[in-house]
Amino acid sequence: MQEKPELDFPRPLTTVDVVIFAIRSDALQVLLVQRPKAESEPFPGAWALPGGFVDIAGDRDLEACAVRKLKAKTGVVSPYLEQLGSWGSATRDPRGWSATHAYFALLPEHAAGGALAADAQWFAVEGEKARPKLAFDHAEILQAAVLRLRNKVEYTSLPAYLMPQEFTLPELQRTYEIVLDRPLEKSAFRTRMLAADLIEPVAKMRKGPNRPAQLYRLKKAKAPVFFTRTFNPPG
Amino acid sequence: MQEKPELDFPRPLTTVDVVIFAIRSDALQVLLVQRPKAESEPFPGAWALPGGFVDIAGDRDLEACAVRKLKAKTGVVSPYLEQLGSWGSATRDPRGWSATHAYFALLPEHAAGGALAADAQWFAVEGEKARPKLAFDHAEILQAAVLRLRNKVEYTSLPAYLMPQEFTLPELQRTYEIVLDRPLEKSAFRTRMLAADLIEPVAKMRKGPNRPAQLYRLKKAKAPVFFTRTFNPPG
DNA sequence: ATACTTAGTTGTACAGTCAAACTAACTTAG
DNA sequence: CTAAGTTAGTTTGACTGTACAACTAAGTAT
Repeated sequence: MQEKPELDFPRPLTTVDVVIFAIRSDALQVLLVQRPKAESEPFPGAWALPGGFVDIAGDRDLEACAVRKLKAKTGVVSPYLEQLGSWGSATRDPRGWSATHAYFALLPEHAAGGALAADAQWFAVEGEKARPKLAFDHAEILQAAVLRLRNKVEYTSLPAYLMPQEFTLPELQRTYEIVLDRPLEKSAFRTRMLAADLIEPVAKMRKGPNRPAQLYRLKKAKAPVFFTRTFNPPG
Repeated sequence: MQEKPELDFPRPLTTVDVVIFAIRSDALQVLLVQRPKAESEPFPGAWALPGGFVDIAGDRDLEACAVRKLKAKTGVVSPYLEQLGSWGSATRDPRGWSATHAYFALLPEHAAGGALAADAQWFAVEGEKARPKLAFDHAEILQAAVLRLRNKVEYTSLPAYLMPQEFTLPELQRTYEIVLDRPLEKSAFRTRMLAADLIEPVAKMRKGPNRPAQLYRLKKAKAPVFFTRTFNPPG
């Protein structure tokens, strides 16, 4: 009865947005783009998540659309792209009923330093200062992405996707600590990370100012690993 | 440059589908609806997940739309409704580029026994026999929902939403076992479930054929609880 | 009464973490 | 050349929570 699939029913605006994270300057940062300043646009000049309308002629599916948006702003294809969820309502876009499919991506630092689009810029997530108000409901989406990232980091190997190809264990631990925003216990972290069978040592060592450290890399084709316990801080 | 928000761009078809789970006859079951048999419809007569087009005049947001679909088929409002994800591509619906926002709901057994819509029917998920082929990409969506449910059950209190208001600990354990499809260790289950501060005893006891058992209920306004370890089977 | 069933508890072995102290390898200052 | 500083990584012992099995408890059926 209520199931009248009328093809001519008005359809919601459909967009895809991507929350792109990277570790830069020892902080978790997110990529934002500035909206065009034309007054005909909603939220002119405001900062927003990278994204835009689905191109039903060019995009095979939602993920392809997300990859396209990501590539357009960063020039790279993320090693990690996950669907975050969707937000749709009558009021989130002044132009009418709209729904966005949100993704979140993790970039290693070196990839995040590449050629950005002109209207794109990195902002610290823990934006006490400076992180601007966001257009649409993008603040809510960003908050959901940070929550999801933090939650998953508690029991998965996600931060490994924020690392360069080769890294040391202390560097990996520092990445975990930045994402979680709290210190972790050294020896427990080591034991569990090695037991997780997620990374493997490479022949080389990293020479630094101090004692050299073993280099590791992600085992190839490894899905995120689940730990059986959460990480706890020392003290 | 690539950001031309043309309002007149063709828009994808937009639907909401709901995967509704319940425990019935000691098995995890899912509610399916039969599509109309008119040849003008896609997948005529096939079984599909309950759902349909977003009504941009009547639905405030996606979740309200999901609640509406759920209520239409079961007559109730689920105590647990969570967004599962979205699926969108050029090919999933023969009528054109379409995207669906999928939700999943958990119903307690007594609510699942109520007045179903005429075209709706329960099917066992572990459908060795009988569970029909599904229309669209609904088999994929259902599989994702089962995976998500099983994963979350490993470390959250989700199955509590499949229970009636009052239940005993062994009954709750049986629900976990049905969802996970494996036996759990009794005393570890008890210890952790009680330590989770999720349920509270009520004054009454359940009289059965054997020793009476303490009745519990969900603490009100409790979000799903995360455990610090996964459940392990005995043996 | 005795056996059977299911609810719930107790006790021991064990695995993994916490936390601090330790060793190791390098650099820099004197 | 030596001593102090820094960071990498290991060892150690106390402790905690779980796994597992054996136990007690309270009812029913024969």
